[in-house]
Amino acid sequence: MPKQELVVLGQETADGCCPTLLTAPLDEEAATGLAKVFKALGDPVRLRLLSMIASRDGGEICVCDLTPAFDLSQPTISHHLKLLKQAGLIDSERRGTWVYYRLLPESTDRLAAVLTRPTARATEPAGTTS
Amino acid sequence: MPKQELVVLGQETADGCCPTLLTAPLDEEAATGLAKVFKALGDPVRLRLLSMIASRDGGEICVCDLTPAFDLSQPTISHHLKLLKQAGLIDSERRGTWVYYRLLPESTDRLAAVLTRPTARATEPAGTTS
DNA sequence: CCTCTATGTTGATGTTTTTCGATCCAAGGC
DNA sequence: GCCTTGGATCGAAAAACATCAACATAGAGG
Repeated sequence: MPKQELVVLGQETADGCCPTLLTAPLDEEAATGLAKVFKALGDPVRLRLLSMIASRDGGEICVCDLTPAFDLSQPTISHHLKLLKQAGLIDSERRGTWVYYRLLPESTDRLAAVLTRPTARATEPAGTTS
Repeated sequence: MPKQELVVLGQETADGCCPTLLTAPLDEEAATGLAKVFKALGDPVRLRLLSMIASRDGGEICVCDLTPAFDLSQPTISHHLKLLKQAGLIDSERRGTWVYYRLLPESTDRLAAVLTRPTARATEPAGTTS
């Protein structure tokens, strides 16, 4: 009974090459998966956490550097980090006493791609069963 | 007494030219604004609504085409559309009996930009005010 | 003016989310 | 072994959200 369910962003890249959200109606399953990631970003605290993690040059930041930056309790920060992790946006590693979080850039790349409107689209050869 | 508060995505482009989220820690205010938009996207129904709206060739879609695509009541769809609109992602226009919604592409563009990690960053000569 | 259809709004209700204090686990130092 | 410190987990309480039925509003057509 796995309590944490890692959301892999583009796990159905077999067929449709370009999960775009803006070019074709999303089916329910894809929408549910995407919504989980966006929901993880839909909180100011988590957004700031992600921002602090991502903007670190080494790509890593210690929780001990994150927690004091907020007016929130340590359990709350830990909870938000867990949600970001479950969304597949970050990962964590324990090194000795401390735990370090780092961005998973593929996740944000994928999100950016999903939100990007294709600038130009060549004429598609027919035959692809919609 | 404006009940609806339109969230303008990048209204503080005066200073920082590139609101990136991934390159510098977000301040609380920017995080709150961004979070509202992401939260609007953090629901499967709204994501599908946005997708249906955005993928329409004419850029517009009638509510009457949206509502029957879901197993939800009409007020619920209306509510979700309102949230998307308040987030600045879409806009609506009444033409006769029907109401048409359309994507505001600048909003998704901005979101994509915010999630995009700068691939390479040349040394910027000062003086270029966006 | 009245009626019908298409949407938005209101109020209520059950679910989810945010947050905390208390507690627990892991690693290091004594 | 014990104690301290960094983090995660566990309830529980308050706030926010999703959803619906009922009602309100806006045009169209008589």
